Amino acid sequence: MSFTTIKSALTGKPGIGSEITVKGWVRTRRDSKAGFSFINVHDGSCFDAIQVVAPGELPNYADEVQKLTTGCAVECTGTLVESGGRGQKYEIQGTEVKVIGWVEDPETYPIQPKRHTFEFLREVAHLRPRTNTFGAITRVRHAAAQAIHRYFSERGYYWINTPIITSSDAEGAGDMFRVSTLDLANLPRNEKGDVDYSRDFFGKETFLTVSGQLNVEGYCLALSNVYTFGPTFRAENSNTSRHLAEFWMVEPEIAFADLEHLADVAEEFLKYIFAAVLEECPDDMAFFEQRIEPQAINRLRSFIEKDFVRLNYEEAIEILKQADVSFEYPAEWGLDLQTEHERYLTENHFNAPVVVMNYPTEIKAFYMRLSDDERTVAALDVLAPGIGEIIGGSQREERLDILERRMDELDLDKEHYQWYLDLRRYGTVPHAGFGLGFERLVNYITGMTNIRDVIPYPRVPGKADF
RNA sequence: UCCCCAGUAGCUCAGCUGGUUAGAGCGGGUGACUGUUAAUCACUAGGUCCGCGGUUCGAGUCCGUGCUGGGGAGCCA
Repeated sequence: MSFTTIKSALTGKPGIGSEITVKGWVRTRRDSKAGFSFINVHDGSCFDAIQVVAPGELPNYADEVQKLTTGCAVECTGTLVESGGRGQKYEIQGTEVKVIGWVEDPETYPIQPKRHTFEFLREVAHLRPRTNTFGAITRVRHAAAQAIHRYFSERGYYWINTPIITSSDAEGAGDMFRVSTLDLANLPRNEKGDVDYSRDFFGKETFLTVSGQLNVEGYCLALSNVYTFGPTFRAENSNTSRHLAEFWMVEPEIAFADLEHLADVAEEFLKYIFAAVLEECPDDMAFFEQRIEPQAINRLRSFIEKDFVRLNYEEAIEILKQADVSFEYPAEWGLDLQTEHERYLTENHFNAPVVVMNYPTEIKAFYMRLSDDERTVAALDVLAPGIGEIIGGSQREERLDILERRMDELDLDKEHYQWYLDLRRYGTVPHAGFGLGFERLVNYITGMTNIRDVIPYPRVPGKADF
């Protein structure tokens, strides 16, 4: 029953001359009437497929081996030998090729040994992991996720599993998906004619979370260094290559930290992840460099080597005003930076990752810490060449009176946030945190251009297939 | 949500200013040949030209509309 992964076989670990069995899926078959066939088998354990040489003497050679097509599942037993061909060090001299699962109709099997468009592969999202590209994305995504957990764990952060169903209403992070068990065709109403959510499953209105931040702050003000890493939902009608309705977000929250410290963590954190992926996925990254984005490896290396540029929003606006290019939208103090502005800063002006800090109070969320002159809040965005905003974060407002005042100004229902305000009533401390869109990170690492291709089953407006 | 582009074979595409029977490569089938690397060569099957309506003697081609996909913008991670 035991068998060898292709990764292990291709490193030669079992030893030349040893008898091994591999199991996987056929990528290509090339054969010779004169005597044998070459079967390339992959199992996802590594980028490369292994070549199995199937001799014509096999009892099922004519009946089965020669009928193998791309996608068939096979179990191949044989001797691990040095390869006689170019392109690989080892191969299997087969003694048995067992077909585990046929491809029902080879003509319409969608995954062919050729280049497909990513648009087409999205329509067969359940089969696309069998391609080189999506296998590589999957391994890199895994390596990046593991590196994130490792980074935090090594530094004493605890992973907090904040709730996915939440009752707190929108805090500015975006539109929410409603969670309800009410019968949509027969909604209960109160005297005023409004929907009576007291009869709903939770006895109140509930939604899918847009961020674990508020919840994780509670754990931050107890365990000091914490983070969330989980699915997040936005019901916004965003139709771009950078947005998903369901995506994964990493949100560290650090007690006794200010904005400068947060920027330090963001920089060290990103560099750590990139270094880990380069180290652990060299074959996959070589593939991205060769077929997807020629700079895939170089830009990660230079990202790791360079210091991030840090500047205040105010300085950023000055740079943009003096820029020798015409922007579609004006760069003016008090207005948010547009995509074109972010690109100019990070790709043209600095050609490096840029941390923009201290944004105008009016354009940022209520929980961000107000500066002494009250014109700005302690917020930061990390902008990266090629993707724009990858991290958004802030030092949180830890002073109860100011936080309440800000909520009043923004007309937020303080009743909903009593528990959040408690955190400022009982042992409040300065603290700060950021959010990182995990898919945006994977997009950047791999050089993929559409975020729908770096999450297994993308959810976007009008689409929730599979 | 707004602006732009596209939809032709299982897949990737060509098809000019409207004109007879819509083509190629890959993939499939058959055969040849070969330690081959997305092998090669020959033959072969395979099409509601996205749907609907219109203009025209004639529409894959032009117009309208719907649907689907993509790119960009806004919102943001």
